Amino acid sequence: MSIATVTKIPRPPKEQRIDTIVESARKVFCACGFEKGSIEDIAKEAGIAEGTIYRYFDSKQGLLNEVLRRHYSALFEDIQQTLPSIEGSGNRIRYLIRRTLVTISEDRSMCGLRALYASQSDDKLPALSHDQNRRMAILMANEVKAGMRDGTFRSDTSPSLVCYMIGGALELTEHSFMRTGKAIAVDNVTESICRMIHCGIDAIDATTESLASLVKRLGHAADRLDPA
Amino acid sequence: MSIATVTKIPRPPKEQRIDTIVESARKVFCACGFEKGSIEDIAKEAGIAEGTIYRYFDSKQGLLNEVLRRHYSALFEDIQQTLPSIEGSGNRIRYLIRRTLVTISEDRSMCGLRALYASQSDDKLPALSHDQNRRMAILMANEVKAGMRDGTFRSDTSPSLVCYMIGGALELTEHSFMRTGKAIAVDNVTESICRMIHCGIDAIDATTESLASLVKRLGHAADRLDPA
DNA sequence: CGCAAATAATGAGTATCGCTCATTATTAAA
DNA sequence: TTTAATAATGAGCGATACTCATTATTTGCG
Repeated sequence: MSIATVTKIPRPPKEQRIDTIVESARKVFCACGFEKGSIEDIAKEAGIAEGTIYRYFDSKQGLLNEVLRRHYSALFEDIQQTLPSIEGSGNRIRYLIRRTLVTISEDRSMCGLRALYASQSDDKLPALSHDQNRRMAILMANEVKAGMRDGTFRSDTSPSLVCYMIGGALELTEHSFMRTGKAIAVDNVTESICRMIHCGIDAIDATTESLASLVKRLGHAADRLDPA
Repeated sequence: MSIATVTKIPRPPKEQRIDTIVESARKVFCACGFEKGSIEDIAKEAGIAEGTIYRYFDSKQGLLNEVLRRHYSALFEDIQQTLPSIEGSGNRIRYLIRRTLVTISEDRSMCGLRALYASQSDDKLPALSHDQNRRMAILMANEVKAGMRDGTFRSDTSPSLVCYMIGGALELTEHSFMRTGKAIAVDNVTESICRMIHCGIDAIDATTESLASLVKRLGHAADRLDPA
């Protein structure tokens, strides 16, 4: 080894390092899943040592958290900008559902990670993807509450119940997309969910069909009582 | 060691062995969770060697599966007996919801395991608790379909969507029960979920409130037209 | 009963993996 | 240039799911 060639390898700035790690983790987790994707794999993918990862992240779980946080940050930024401009809590809820479906359909490989460890009883574990789900649930619950206040929705509605029902529906779609790979009919699914929810919680009853028939009959009755 | 006392320890029958293992696994999983509860713990609890467990179960996951299967078998036997005697798909769905809530509220320690690994993307892993969830979802979907056929529910209803909405609601309740330990108001929750679902999918509109007020108004009108 | 073959149980051993930490390399400050 | 601070490294640790050669018990058969 010649003395002249003492190659000093320059270090990338901290931020870039983190980016590399997170991106490598995303690749590995998406390819192998959270359990099977090892830190060793991630380190190799990033071209660094395992120990370096632990300088920037507490744990494997924390790394997954960051992967998810970044993946959904676009979603939440978008929501934060768009939501206030939408009129009516019903429409805002529709937007939240639709926007979530769009994000789900954008990256199928991410689906397997999202709901992972959905209800881990151990308090030590961070909320993982639930951070994101919870955030979305809070946004939705706020809209339901707003709708209850302004009389759009029935006052005996349980906002959290509504949110979880919507969440369940979104998960079905995600699940089916993950397994089959068949594209999500975003508009159709959105409307299906909204119809289910709205007819249940709208204070002004939306069973237009039966109301319409009643009105028609009353009209006929009025005609007979007071012709022309 | 005296030659006379060569103690031959008799072996329990196969079935009893399995029972012991599964029961020990249940205890350990409930106490520590699936991840933290080790095979070593389970073996110690059962008073056997680790290797013996693997004679009867493929893996830790398989063991959890059996624990869950047994825990929910009572539920499904009960359902199989009771369901046919209930009239109307709406009432049968209500029963399924109520019965599930009862099972959830019966054993809080089990809740942490139920939804574990809810959507693991790796195909190698068995469906775990999803076996049970899926079974319940199929039962519910059948009732929704029956209701659609006999005209109780709207024909454009998506049975799977309804099932997942119900599932989402049940999970909320389970989650909250697991974390707070506050008893589940089974009847209240059942009615809340049913109201949400029914008003959404009932072909014959169930918004009795507005119908009642209409009837009242019609009564008043009739009084004016035809007094006493 | 007595013996052999089949079956069950054992627990030390293996492989894997998340994570640590003493050592080495690079950068910043004086 | 020297020194202190910071970053990176990778061998090693502890834990744990799972295996397998060995040992123990049961069963089938004369």
